[in-house]
Amino acid sequence: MREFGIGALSSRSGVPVASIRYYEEIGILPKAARRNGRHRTYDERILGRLTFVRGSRELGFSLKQVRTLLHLSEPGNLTCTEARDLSAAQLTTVRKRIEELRVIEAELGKHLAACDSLCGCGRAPQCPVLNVIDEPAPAL
Amino acid sequence: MREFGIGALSSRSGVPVASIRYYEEIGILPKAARRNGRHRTYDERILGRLTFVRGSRELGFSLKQVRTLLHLSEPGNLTCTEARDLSAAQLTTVRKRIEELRVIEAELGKHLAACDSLCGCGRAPQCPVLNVIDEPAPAL
DNA sequence: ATGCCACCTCAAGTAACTTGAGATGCAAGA
DNA sequence: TCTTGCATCTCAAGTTACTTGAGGTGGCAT
Repeated sequence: MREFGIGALSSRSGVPVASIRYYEEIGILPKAARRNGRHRTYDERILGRLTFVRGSRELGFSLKQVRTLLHLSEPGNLTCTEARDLSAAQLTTVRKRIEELRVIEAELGKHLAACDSLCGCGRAPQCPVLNVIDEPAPAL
Repeated sequence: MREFGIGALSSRSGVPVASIRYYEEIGILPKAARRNGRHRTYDERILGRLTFVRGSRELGFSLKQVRTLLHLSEPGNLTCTEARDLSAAQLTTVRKRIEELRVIEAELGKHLAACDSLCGCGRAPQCPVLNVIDEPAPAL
């Protein structure tokens, strides 16, 4: 199997070198073999695991959740139900966050529109952006 | 003016006690006066500032940005344009984040649907949730 | 031989708080 | 009066997920 260094792994996976080392340190990735006792060496197999980690992170899973997912995906711990539940929970979280951001978006848009039409001023006391933020925040 | 303690300020503002102390420590809030040289004492005026901070944080501004906003809102530094620009930038950020989350939402939903219809298995190799995550992540 | 880049380790910094330990003030009930 | 208990205090460390920096080595190309 062809081997390669951490730089190649980084560019092939899109994960920064420092993050790869960090993942190894906290046990998300196994301890890498060393060439000459110093440089980390990898083969193709690591790529799958690292890509899985990256994909999960981009889906919004925490590293703790990723750990669970990795565990579940190992042969022997094959309870897909748990993975499904994790994903369902994640979907709920994501949807809630989207709703929150929509509220924020609307608020900001409103303030900006008000600012552009009423203000154009250079004076804070009349500036809707500053004043409206200063209201009791809506319950999220 | 009626005075009250940090607990009352916390419940009236919805900001945890520890966070209020933290804000004071990093200069977002001024050093509070002390009753008996120990207990922090506040009056109504602090409520506005703290509510402003909370509102800004809920709009997604970082504490660094909040600092700027607070500075801009003080009499004398009245350049509403800068506040407007900050808000516009923030709106852009928020919209981008919503888009990212929509992609994630769609992905997760797809995986779950596939899992429910095809899987119901108890086997990881066939589980779409685990397998599909393992694809190269889409560019966000 | 000499650059130079990729790689190494270890420590500290980042954001925005939260948590915990151990001490003290103050007010109400027995 | 004593005691119990809560609110408060300070200071330190923990959290998440990395990033940044300093100072040093390996190996290849010129």
